[in-house]
Amino acid sequence: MGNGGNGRSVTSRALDLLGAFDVEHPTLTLSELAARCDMPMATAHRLVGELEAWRALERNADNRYQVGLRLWEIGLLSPVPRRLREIALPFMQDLYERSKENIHFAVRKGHDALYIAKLTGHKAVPITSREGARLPMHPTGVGKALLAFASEEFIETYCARPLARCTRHTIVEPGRLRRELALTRARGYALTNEEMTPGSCSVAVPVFDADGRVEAALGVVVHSARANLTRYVTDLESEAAKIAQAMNEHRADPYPGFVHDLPDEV
Amino acid sequence: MGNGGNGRSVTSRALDLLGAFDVEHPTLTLSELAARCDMPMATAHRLVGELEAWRALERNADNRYQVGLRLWEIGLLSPVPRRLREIALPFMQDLYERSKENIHFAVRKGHDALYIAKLTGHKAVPITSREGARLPMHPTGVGKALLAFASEEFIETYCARPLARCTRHTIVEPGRLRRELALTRARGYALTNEEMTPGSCSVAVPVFDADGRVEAALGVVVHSARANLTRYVTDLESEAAKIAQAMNEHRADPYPGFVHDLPDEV
DNA sequence: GACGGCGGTTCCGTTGAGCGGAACCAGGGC
DNA sequence: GCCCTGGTTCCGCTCAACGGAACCGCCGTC
Repeated sequence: MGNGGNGRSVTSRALDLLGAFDVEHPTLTLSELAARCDMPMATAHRLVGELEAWRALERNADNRYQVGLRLWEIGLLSPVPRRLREIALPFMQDLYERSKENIHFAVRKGHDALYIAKLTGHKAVPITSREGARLPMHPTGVGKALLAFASEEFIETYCARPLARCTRHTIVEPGRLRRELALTRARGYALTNEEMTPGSCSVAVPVFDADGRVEAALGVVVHSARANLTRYVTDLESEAAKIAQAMNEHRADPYPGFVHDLPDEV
Repeated sequence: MGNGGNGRSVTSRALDLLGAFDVEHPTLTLSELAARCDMPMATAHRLVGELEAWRALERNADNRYQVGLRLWEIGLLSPVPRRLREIALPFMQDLYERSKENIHFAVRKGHDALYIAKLTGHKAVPITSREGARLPMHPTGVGKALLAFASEEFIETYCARPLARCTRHTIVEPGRLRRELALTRARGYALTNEEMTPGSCSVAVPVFDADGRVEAALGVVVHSARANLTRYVTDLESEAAKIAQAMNEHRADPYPGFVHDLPDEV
């Protein structure tokens, strides 16, 4: 189609335009979009126009595009996170009430921890995590919990890949990480100390499914100064157990969707 | 293109497929999708295939399609709800802590109240509201607050349209609604009594912008039995004021996106 | 165990929607 | 005035999208 048409379909191009947005680039100009998706301006212009007309994208005052409200609404219909949140949030509230700190709930997706729910308040340390965000597993509490209880071979693959350094405390040596994970597994909960963000540290516990595999992780992030992390452990563990139980009950019922685990790449 | 091609573009068709999902239909089969979007099976099949490949949709165990995790992640990048949540949630937490009841934060979009954030816990009444959902304005607390302080002509248009009946307590008579709104405006907060769901009632207050126009509403929903609603009013008002202030401060700073108000149709 | 209906999948000839280079326009810095 | 950058419009060429039709596999029925 057209001359030099390179095989990509219209649909995939339109979707690529949506995919061009991410945490670092929540707004983009037309030319940035064209560049990021590697398509001519004229093409990007036409497609973006359609996306905007449908309100998948919206154009703000300074001519930058951003993800539209309509896409937000539709995204929230996704059954997997919706179900997980429905189940986990009330228990997270209980944890929040007692700790007044940041509470996280995450699952593993590919090599990242995907944050499904987060509670925070005025007294909690401000941190970078965000619902819908992906963070590397080795420097985060929930990430370590997910990683430590994952399969042997997954851990191996993970450690074999280059480990991003986030702060000077981040564990980037594969050997040290393996030992840290073994320790985590042995004691039953994960700890981090300024490995993701300077000034904050965390505890997290795994949430197991009926077959004893990690499904999710539940964690608390606090300011390094008030860091008696271990006092949260029993509370986390008991809430994690309740969440696990609630998840099993829900899995049993024949609610549409949410039956299976999705393939986890990307 | 093709024979009988009816003028819709590929992109708009693909988007329509996404738009086919809603609260009542979180999962759909291929033929349901084709029917809802009014396109031949063959076409729907091809497009849905592409959406699935890109993981905008996912297909679950019983061959039904549902909104994919990737779309959830992208939707969460939408600056408008993201900013609003960032600002409102900590104050909502404070309210939750003191009340242990359902806390809602909503804006007006078209003729609906769009729920931007919701906090709930084990002690709160289970209710239908959901983040990302739209509910009619006249039977909900936040909806009434948004409506009562809207412009004269908006109220008029709203009352002129047919008013959906949700329970036997829903106000469906235009005249009665107008009086109720006047009363709400006079006293400064909105009340509902089993107008949306039998067994629960609510209070809500408006959140004003710098120019004194309603931007949002903040409300509490409680079980009818423990219904001394007025005791929440001062607390709601003070938190609403803090949210309003925080929103003004944020509007001032030159953060990308979130500068303007979007057109509110649909 | 043949039959029929239904949801999903594949095939393939037709054709107009999508393509994108080129020309054009608007703003802003010099 | 001039240039440069980012956005918009034009338009003739072409092949990707289209969708009717045929096909497949499953299930319930006779």
